[in-house]
Amino acid sequence: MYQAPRGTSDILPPEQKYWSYIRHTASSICQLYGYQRIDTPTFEDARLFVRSIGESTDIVEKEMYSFEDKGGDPITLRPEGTAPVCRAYVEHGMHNLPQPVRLYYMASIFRYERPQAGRYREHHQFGVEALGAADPALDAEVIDMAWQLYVNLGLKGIALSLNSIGCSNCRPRYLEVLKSYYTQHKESLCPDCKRRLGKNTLRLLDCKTPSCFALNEQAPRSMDYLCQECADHFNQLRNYLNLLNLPFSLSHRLVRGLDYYTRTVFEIAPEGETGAQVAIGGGGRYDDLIEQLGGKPTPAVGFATGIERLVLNLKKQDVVVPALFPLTVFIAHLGQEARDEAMKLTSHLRKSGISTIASLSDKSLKAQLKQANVSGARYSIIIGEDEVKSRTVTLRNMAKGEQQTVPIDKLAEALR
RNA sequence: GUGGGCGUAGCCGAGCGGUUUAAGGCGCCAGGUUGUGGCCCUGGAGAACGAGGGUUCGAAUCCCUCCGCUCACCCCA
Repeated sequence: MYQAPRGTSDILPPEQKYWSYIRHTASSICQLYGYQRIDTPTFEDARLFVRSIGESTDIVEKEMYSFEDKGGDPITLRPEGTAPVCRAYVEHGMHNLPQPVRLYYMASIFRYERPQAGRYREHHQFGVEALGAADPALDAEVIDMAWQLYVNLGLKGIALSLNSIGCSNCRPRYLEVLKSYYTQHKESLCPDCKRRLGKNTLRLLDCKTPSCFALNEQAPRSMDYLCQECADHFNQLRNYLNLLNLPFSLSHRLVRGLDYYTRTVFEIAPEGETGAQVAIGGGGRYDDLIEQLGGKPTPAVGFATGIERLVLNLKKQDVVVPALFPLTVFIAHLGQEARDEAMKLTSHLRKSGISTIASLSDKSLKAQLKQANVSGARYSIIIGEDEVKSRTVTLRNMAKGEQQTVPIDKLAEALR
């Protein structure tokens, strides 16, 4: 028997109301903030991701779904959403549009890793990117959107962590300081961190191994090594967040897993949750990425949130989400003539915008009404010989258990 | 890649070497008389117990291998 591949899952009808709720909430926020939807391909030239995400990140080192297509081109299933949007920005000359360009996407994301709670090989992200402005007000806007999304979804007790990791001017110096700090304490580092020390020093900061953890608390902080511009930017951002009443806590160990981030980085997670995969969303500024991808120097900022994790949290918090597509009418019929009538009536009601299903069987009325009950339809319509003769139907309100005879041409009216 | 837990009908789940030709619940189907649902009652269909091998007179129950699921680590959404 076939099964969905490891780390993937079917989103079955009973789940769909959560997905629909999230999609609607997200897109209405995007509308409010003036963001427009963009869809990019599910797969891209593999090199796009290697260049943007960084060679020595986990994603590129071991998590990409990569293959050669039949033409021999290197292809990768999208492991994150930002790089493709930047590629599209450059490819379509969006620097000619009024800046910043505000975009959002909802897309499948693929990473080859061992699945566990809240982590999958194919998952879905909703993300926004604001490209073409360095103003910290834009960082605040993006963070505000993220926050507002969670608030509007009805999630409680979420916390925002914030950091600035500097820019291409000030970061090199910070990295040197950081590297020499860890080198001094090399003996107490975990094996992973020893290995990473030369390649991706920033990432040592969020190692959770107990021995490293203590060391990380004492480590030099990027916030203390920002150049004047970055420091000003960060200060302004914090002012804006205060203006918007967005509570945040500074986290000097927050660095994010992708190489392209500059300045602002942030993460949002339910308060008090521990463990590694609790973050429901995160993002930051990536001022050098578009230039790296062959565009003009273009500062930008964005964030993404994992839809599966949102669903998980909505359920955990017992958030009530609206039901999907309630059925209005179920038609039961008795006898061939009635069945023909039901067929026509079903079509008529559907054309009038009334959701309708008719029984497919010639079973007893009892059995058909049972189906009607399970279908969740608000009304049942019963057509038998009497009704056919008199050009009427029996209209039954399922919740009240009351019914009346309605002329067939008055039916659409009676249902309003 | 590493470590732990688990694998019995569509779903949940009892059984843990011998009246098991495998409970029970949900769901599904049919009936409880004539054209009426949701509650109740009755009946029915549906599993050779993840796969393969072994131990034994006898295995869903013990052992081995594999596969799968799951949780955790690494890391991320």
